[in-house]
Amino acid sequence: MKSSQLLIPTLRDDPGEAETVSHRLMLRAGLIRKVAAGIYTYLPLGLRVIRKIEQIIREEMNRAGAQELLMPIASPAELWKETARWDFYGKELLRFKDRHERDFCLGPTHEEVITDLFRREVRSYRQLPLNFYQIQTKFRDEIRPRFGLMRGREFIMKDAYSFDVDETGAKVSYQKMYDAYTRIFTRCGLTFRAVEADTGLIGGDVSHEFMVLADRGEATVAYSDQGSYAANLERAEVLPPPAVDAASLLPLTPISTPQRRTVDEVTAFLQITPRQLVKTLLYRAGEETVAVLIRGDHEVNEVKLARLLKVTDVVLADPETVQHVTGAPLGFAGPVGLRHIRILADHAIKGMRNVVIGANKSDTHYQNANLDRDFVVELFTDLRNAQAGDPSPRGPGVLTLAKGIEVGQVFLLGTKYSHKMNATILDDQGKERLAIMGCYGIGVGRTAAAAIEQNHDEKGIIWPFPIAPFHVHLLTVSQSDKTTEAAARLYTDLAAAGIEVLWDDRADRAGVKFNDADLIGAPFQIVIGDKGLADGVVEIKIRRSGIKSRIAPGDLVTHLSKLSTEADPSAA
RNA sequence: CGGGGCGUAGCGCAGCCCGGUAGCGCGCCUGCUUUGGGAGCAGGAUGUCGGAGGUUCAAAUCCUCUCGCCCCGACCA
Repeated sequence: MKSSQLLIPTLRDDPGEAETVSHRLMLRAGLIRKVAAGIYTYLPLGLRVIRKIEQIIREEMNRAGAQELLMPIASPAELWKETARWDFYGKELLRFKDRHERDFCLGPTHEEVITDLFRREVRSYRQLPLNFYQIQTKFRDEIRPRFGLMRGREFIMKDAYSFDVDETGAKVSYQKMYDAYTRIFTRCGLTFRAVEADTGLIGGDVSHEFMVLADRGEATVAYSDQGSYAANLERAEVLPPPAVDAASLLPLTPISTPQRRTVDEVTAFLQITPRQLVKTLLYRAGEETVAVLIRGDHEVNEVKLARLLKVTDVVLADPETVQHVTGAPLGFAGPVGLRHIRILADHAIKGMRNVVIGANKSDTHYQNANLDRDFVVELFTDLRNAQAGDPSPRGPGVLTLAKGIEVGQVFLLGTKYSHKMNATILDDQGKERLAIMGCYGIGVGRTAAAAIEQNHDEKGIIWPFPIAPFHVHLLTVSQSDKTTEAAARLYTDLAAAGIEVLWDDRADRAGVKFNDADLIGAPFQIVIGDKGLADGVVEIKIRRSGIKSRIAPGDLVTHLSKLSTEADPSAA
């Protein structure tokens, strides 16, 4: 393509609306433009990247035996009421009524629609396994869209759904998708890690997230520095500490802590470390209020707590509830003498002796509180977030924490949806069985954003070859007929060799073209002008390394074909 | 939802405190010169100052309401 035929509105200045690298560069390089918060138009260059990623996804999904279809964006409330997600999904589900006042929503995901199709059309185990996928626009009315395509409200997603006759088959389907995802993100040129994940709103039993490691990521990953263990922080397990503090028990002593409510305030006031203090947090879980004991330097993992209590989410109790339950204002809750509610504790509490703890009395804490003697705990379990330095729960090593961008997630759903929607098939005994499902998503735009987060410099984007909008950026830096003719010949020859060329044929000065080319980030730049042609050469620059070399125009096609093959071996 | 910030030309911004002809840089258009790392000169076009209401002789500027956008947070006692 020629620049003169393509809308590529590059920006010299950083737009005020963007701070994140990928968001800024996508706007500056003319890939996207905002229409509303979290809603974007993909400009020609941006769309080419999206299509490249989609194509890689298609090839790998097809290779894994999945079949492509396309479901509607709008779906009727009835399907969502069957699974109760009409109520459950909350405000993220964008709802509307049609002209007959019937309820509809824009699909944030498609388990209901695909399960409905499956139960209508598939009867026999002989038809299984099946895996359907689509690449389609999704809508989720995010609480806070941000960072451009990283967290949009409208976004392109590849979603896939597998159906198997039994658990064994479902695990095979799951593993195929896991392997396909590994290939997809590798081909996209990303440095990523598959981590164990919580299953959240989608539900199910087993899940992995594919995380692109990047400081700008919204998720935290915990991984072993020596072993293979890696998990989302929400999920990362913490082993019970081995050692029990052997100190002898000292007498329980109330101590005045006026206006000292937080861990920081209390520990500073009493000249102790947070490790010697136990926080007592009151949570609302459905109708129940529970107390959770956690060491002062630890954080409660609310996902683990919610899972333990078998509720969808837990929320800290409001000050009125705290006052009512503990008889004291916020900041002084403790387990000693706490009645009528369950007291749960993190493993770490079990081995602690002579701790500082709230006294359920205004401006008062206890020193030297001890388990069993002064208070009882109903259950000890893993209730905290993993921290850097914790031992890996499986395999060798200790945990390291890193930020990551979740670009894909795979779930083994089991019968969660097939049960609610009665999606059954006949097995080889003629017996009806619920289909065992899996679901698998990839954020296409987010993958593009993540690629930029990992591949850029101060001048602009450095696209991994397989997802670059163009392979080669051809820059004419003279306006002479000689240069134009030579460029036209190269342009035709490269295109004939299957190399995608963007020819900057604008009449702008060389500097403008060089800067735009670096910003747009095609892997290779060819500079052609009167000076070089006089010596019988053109210049080739590798965007990533910045290395420039001179080459005869006649050798260029062969040379670039070789470079291209090296840059994308997996495409062969 | 809470907190903070911002809406002035296509983009980046100044002007607002202290009311009095709406500005700067880049970009855009025309012409000439230039042309290998964001050209020079000359001329030119472009604004419901986010919107509504109010105060005032007079509002981008002051007041009230409202819409949009960005960032942080969303309860860790």
